[in-house]
Amino acid sequence: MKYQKPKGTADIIPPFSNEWQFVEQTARETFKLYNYSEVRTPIFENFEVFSRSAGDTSDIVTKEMYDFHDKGDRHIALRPEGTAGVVRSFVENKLYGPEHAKPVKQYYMGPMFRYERPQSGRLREFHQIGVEAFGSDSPRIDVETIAMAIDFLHRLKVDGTKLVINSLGDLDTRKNYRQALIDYLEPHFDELSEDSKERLHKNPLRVLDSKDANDQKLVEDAPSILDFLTPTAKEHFDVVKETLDQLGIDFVIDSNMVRGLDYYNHTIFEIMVNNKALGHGDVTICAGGRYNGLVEELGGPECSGMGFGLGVERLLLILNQELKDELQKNDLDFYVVAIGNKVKNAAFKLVQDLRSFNYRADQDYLDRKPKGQFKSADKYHAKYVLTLGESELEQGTVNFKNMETGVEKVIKNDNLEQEIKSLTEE
RNA sequence: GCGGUACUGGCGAAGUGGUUAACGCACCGGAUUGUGGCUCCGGCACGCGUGGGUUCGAUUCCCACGUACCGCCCCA
Repeated sequence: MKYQKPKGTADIIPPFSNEWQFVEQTARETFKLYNYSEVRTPIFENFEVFSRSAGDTSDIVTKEMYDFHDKGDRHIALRPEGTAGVVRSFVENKLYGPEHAKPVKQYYMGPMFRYERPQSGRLREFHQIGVEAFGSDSPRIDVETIAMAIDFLHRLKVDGTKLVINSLGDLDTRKNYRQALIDYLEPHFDELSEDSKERLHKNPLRVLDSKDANDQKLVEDAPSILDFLTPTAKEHFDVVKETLDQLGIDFVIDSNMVRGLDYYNHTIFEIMVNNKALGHGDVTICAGGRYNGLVEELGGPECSGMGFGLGVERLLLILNQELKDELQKNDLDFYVVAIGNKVKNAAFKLVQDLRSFNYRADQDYLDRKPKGQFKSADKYHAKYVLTLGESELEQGTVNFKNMETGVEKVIKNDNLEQEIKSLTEE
């Protein structure tokens, strides 16, 4: 094979592209109801936009960023996630200005890139749908965002979802908790996994997140961040919980749930789903939270944000199979069979007429015989076939055939649209 | 970045160090000169991921590379 797609990329071809369109369309429709508007930012940004937002520790920046130097020697990175670019755009376009209604609610969808070894459901180019709401500290914005994510998934008929929430509190909360956690873990230092040993002082909250079984046992008895929430942070989180209750949204609190990035605070959440397609147990398909420092980090004023992101590839893996089957259907309304060279022009015109009546119509372009043309009609799953031969041409008629029932009827050209309408509505 | 497995037609898949690379599905054509889904008949890989090497000769052995899948790292 001469040319292959680059490592870790995928072609989204029909009929699967229909599923993508459905997901994207549903996202647009849902978000619109919550007064969100679409923002489209560049697929690549200056490297620093991402390195600053991610905090340049860890492999994220050094190893997994898909970056390069362009011909002007600019250090460029393909966006690894959506938030940083949207925040950069928010700041650069001064959407924090007083003339813009707050909160500023934006959503995005599109390709993201990570330079990593592809494996199950993890590509170098993948797709995310995400939302951001800037400029409100209200806990109700947190709840609205969460509710919108759940609403979106319900509209996609994803069921069995489970909402998990936690609060990381404010700066003081985290400072106090961080110390308490270190104090708790240090006596157990030798028992920790190698990874966690390293994380302990760099980012102790990540230890809570460890996949190591032994770490998890230790962490079970660790102090809970929720006990360290400052009064303000506690009140924020209380309102979030109350409001979720009020909306009848079930949730569980996992005080050990954390985020990889430093800029998160207060409410964080994940929506998990138990689905065989993604392996055993609950798997996160949507995650988000509140971030305060980020707008400032990227050069803007103090301005809080709340958002979530969701991986489309993973979402499609758990999409209801019946729904997918339905979406993959690509049925044609009409296939026009032309018999004999003399009718080709008339047949061509007929196809065009059908389209003008808003039917999905096609015909043969390979000079196939009638039998072959009917086979094509089958292949396209055409619901109806119009046959046009020399005799029909002379009499000013066409032959209408319902491909499912096999019933045929001769209809007159001069009343074509009405005849077809009534026949297809039977 | 590290490790494991794989790579034969549009798809699934058999196979061998040596003249024509099974079989099934799909597709195309014919039987049926203007009608599909059934049946029968026929056609359909100048090549076995790419490039080297060993050999009189390699798709089959060896090496490198590529890609895919699985796992590790990481997961914004």
